[in-house]
Amino acid sequence: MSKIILCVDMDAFFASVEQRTRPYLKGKPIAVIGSAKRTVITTASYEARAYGVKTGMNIYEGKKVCPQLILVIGDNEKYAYTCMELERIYLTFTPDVEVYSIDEAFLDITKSHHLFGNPETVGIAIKKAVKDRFGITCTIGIGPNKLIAKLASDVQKPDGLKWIKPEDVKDTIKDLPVKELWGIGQKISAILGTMGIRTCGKLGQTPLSVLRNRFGIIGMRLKAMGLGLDDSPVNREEEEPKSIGHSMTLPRDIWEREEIEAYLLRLSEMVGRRARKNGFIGKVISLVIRYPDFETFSKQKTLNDFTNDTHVIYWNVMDIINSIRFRDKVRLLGVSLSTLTRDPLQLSLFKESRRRKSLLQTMDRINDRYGDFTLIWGSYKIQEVDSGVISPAWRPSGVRCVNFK
DNA sequence: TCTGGGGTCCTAGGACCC
DNA sequence: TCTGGGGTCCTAGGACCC
Repeated sequence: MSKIILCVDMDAFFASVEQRTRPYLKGKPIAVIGSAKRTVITTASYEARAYGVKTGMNIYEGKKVCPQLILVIGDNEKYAYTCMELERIYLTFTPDVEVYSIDEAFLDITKSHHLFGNPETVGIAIKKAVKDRFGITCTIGIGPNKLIAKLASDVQKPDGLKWIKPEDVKDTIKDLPVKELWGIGQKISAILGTMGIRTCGKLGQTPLSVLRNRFGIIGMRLKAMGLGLDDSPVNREEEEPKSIGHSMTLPRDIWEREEIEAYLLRLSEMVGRRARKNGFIGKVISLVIRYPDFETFSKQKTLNDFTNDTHVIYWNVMDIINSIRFRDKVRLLGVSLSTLTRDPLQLSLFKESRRRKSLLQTMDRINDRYGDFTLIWGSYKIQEVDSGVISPAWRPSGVRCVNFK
């Protein structure tokens, strides 16, 4: 029996929430941005999109295509709260809910839809519940798997509902450009183009051996996608994280060593604290650097022991940075911790280490209570505290919750 | 006064070991 | 006085996603 999967995708999520909670923005072209100096448009309202405002544009580009564009600094807590409440709505229809990102979820209603009627009535009911509760719209795609459900929601946006039944999959995707498929981006579609493969229909007909030769293991997945097949499950449980990282584009390009170090300490602290909060320790530490010309590179180091100690992270980042010869000023810095495992939470036998652990816990508690960076080390030199970043990839809770509150 | 930040997965070369 | 070969770990980078 074929599965029935729903993809619920909020329409211009951040912008819609802002328009709803600040009524004077309703019906206006707005763009949600971060609070940092060098920021980018995260979400544009549909009124703004009509002018050509797109995600990823900087403020000047946005204003250029739409001079009356209203810029709104995003509010993470509002979106995270809404996302959690949305999940509660979904859970009244099925226990099989995967919160894929802050504005997108997959629901497996194979076993539950008959309680409400057919899959379409479930979709209609969810749309109504979301609208009644938050006054925002979403688009729901229904299909036999996540790939097709996602596609259905993409083509029907905004405020849409589309059910692609198993028997209609082939015809629906036959003439669709491969780029429309979830997982085929700029590069792969360009390569496929040079091979004469432009539509999903053509992709599905292409012999597996041809795709395998060109794309390796991805080739198998491409072939399946061309046929509209996808066997990935709807994951109820959040998967164990593989890495925890933070990066920031600096307010201005810098080369001053002290400033760079101060930013790196702060990033190390953000990483360490998130790891501790969620009970993870990691073994690999990476540093990411971007130059003003956007050349970006990373350098990593594998430790002998697992850690989530801010200072251990920071010292190793210092080690890495000391091995680099800078060819220019620095635009972005990033720190991440990977090869994660659960912290066994056992107290170390070494006194020194135990003391340090309890010190870190105390500091974390104070910061949790009074806000970030209240308690800082003496060497902390960054004055302006700017954690006003917003990212659609966040989750409202768990490790991928980046809200430090 | 251009171009965010959070991730995952895959590749490919080299080190190292048996 | 002819360079086997498998496996794992480490590293850097790139494609893709929201």
